[in-house]
Amino acid sequence: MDFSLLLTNFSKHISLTISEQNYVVSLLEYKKINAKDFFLKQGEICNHSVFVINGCLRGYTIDSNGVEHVLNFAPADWWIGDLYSLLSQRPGILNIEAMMDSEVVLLSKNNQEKLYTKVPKFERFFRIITENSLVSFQQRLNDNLSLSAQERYLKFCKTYPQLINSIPQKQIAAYIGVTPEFLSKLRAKYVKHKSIS
Amino acid sequence: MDFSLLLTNFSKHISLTISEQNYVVSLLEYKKINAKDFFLKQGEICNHSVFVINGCLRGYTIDSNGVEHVLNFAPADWWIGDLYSLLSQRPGILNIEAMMDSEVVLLSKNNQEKLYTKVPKFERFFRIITENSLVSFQQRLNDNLSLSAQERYLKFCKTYPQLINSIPQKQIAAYIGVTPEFLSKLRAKYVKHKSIS
DNA sequence: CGTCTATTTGAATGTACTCAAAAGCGGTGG
DNA sequence: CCACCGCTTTTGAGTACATTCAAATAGACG
Repeated sequence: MDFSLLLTNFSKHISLTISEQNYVVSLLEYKKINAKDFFLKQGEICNHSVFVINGCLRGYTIDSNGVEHVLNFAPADWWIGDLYSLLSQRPGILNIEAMMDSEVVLLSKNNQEKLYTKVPKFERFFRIITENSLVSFQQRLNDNLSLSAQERYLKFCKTYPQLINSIPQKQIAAYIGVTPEFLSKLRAKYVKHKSIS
Repeated sequence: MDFSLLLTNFSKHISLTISEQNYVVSLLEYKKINAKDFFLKQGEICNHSVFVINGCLRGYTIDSNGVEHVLNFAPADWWIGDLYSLLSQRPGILNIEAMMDSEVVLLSKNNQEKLYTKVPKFERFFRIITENSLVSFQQRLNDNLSLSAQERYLKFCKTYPQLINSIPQKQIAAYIGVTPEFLSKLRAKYVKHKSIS
């Protein structure tokens, strides 16, 4: 139950007094999620923002053909949640699953709103991280519109070097938007040119 | 120079006193942009958030093959800007162009920060619209990962019925992520099955 | 060790792209 | 007002990128 990573995360964008820190901590829940367990399944209403202390979660959808598409990975020090469902309080389409044993901090929607009222600085904090998240989604969409599968894979490797060797390749495929078979072929081709360490 | 549409836009998420309204109006600039004129070109640093009063702008990138990709359309009552560049104050990759004669309101980065300081409610306002924007980008990315071109086109028609007959088809193609030729063929096929009014 | 899942490989297929040419459409100037 | 010009849209043929399906191999975990 160590909230220091989260407090440090807050401090990147806002500064909190000790009593504000204590207050926000009082609104949090700590949770362990075992590998392959779900934090949220499609069709459920998302009631919490999740901050990852360690481990890694993934948010993904399943399309009408049963194919999975990864919307985001959340390694340590990242936030995740089904924002659509959290905001609208309607059933979402996102599945959120632990990819390995993970520890997370939960902030319920109610407590988040209390926080906004009592410590308005948090409006600023969540504005900023939402803005940053929006920028990355815009860039990722642009990549999907303008880059080939090969290029998207290479960009993924650059952007998430820590994930490449710690998550199954099929998840990377589901993130960059190709079939696992095709990603395998891409890598095979690439190895022929530049050998991979 | 009628800011009422914008004030109404604010009032969807926060309520402002008359003096707060006057204050925010004092920070705004009014501008006309003629069809095909640019508000921003790639490589420039974005210094303003833009609110569209009437007309329609589009934000697009140009990839290494010279192909355009539309990131967003901004009809009346929408915000647009190069958020990456605005936040980082670095040269952006977005071109923002008026698709028809348009009237817009500009809020400079500096004034936006003044606004946050003097009227903290605006932290809330921009948090909320950024959250909503993030939700749509997530959905759109998911659509690009999970739907066929045909399905993306039909979804576009449902989502932006007002745009279909008022913007060139090639812009829709650049938004859903296909070539104009292919979109034309999709429509031709579709017409054979269900006649379009 | 055995089972289950992930990855690789190959052949056939399909979706979407490229290039080229023709037709349509809208605006502008003579 | 009409003719022309430029741009958009359509159409077709050939091609390329990525998928599907199937089978073999490799790896991970109990």
